[in-house]
Amino acid sequence: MDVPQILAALAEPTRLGAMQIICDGGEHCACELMERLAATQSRVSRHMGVLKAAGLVIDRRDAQWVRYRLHPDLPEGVARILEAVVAAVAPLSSAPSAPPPATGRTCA
Amino acid sequence: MDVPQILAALAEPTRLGAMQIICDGGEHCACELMERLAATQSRVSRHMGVLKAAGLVIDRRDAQWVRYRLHPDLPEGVARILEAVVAAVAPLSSAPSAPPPATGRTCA
DNA sequence: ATCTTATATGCGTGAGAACGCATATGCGGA
DNA sequence: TCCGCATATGCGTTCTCACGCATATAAGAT
Repeated sequence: MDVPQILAALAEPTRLGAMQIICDGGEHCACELMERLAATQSRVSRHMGVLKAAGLVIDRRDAQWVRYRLHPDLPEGVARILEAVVAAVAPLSSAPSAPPPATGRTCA
Repeated sequence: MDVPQILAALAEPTRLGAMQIICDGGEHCACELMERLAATQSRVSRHMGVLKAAGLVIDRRDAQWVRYRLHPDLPEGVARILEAVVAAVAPLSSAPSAPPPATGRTCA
């Protein structure tokens, strides 16, 4: 459990946004994250790689796409950090910029 | 309350160490931090500047030295993050490398 | 087999972080 | 006033990070 690494992973705005999305407990494919974070494919892919390296998320290949979700067994301490961080940010972005309006996309 | 800035401030090992020390609630002068963190004067000064800029600590000039302490009124969310982070790190460094053996220094 | 969609990655670039060294500033004491 | 200790800061250097672009890989559909 490398705390500095975890904090560094969470310190980047796009990654923090990704964690907010992912902390709903569900699975989210990269394309969904691209839309909701307004980030390019390359950016999302690399950022998710950092979060994965930090042990915060895991990914699962599902056909042509990759679904990310919270790491199933986060160490106690990490889970607490994550909760605190997401809680601290959430109130600010209470109105999601892109609330899946018609997410009847391909990967949903 | 800039969460990414706060996380970035905490993500650096030396600064994280400083916050662990400072989270005891007391005041700590730069020279004490230098010893306990095994860091040069320049390094400590700058790192504390970053923590101050992030709103985590405040400083107070006391004669020739400067005493740092936790920011007296941290926003709820920030306080929670800090608690979680310090708690997550503490168990690892339960045995402080330099437990003020004979801290009968000049600034104590 | 080929094409298309989704995702990962090599490469080069620009920006920012951290550091050491030297120097400036603040403050008490002689 | 001059000196010494504690702390801050300018400067140049090195290292890392985030990014875009182009390309590689994976998997389904035709």
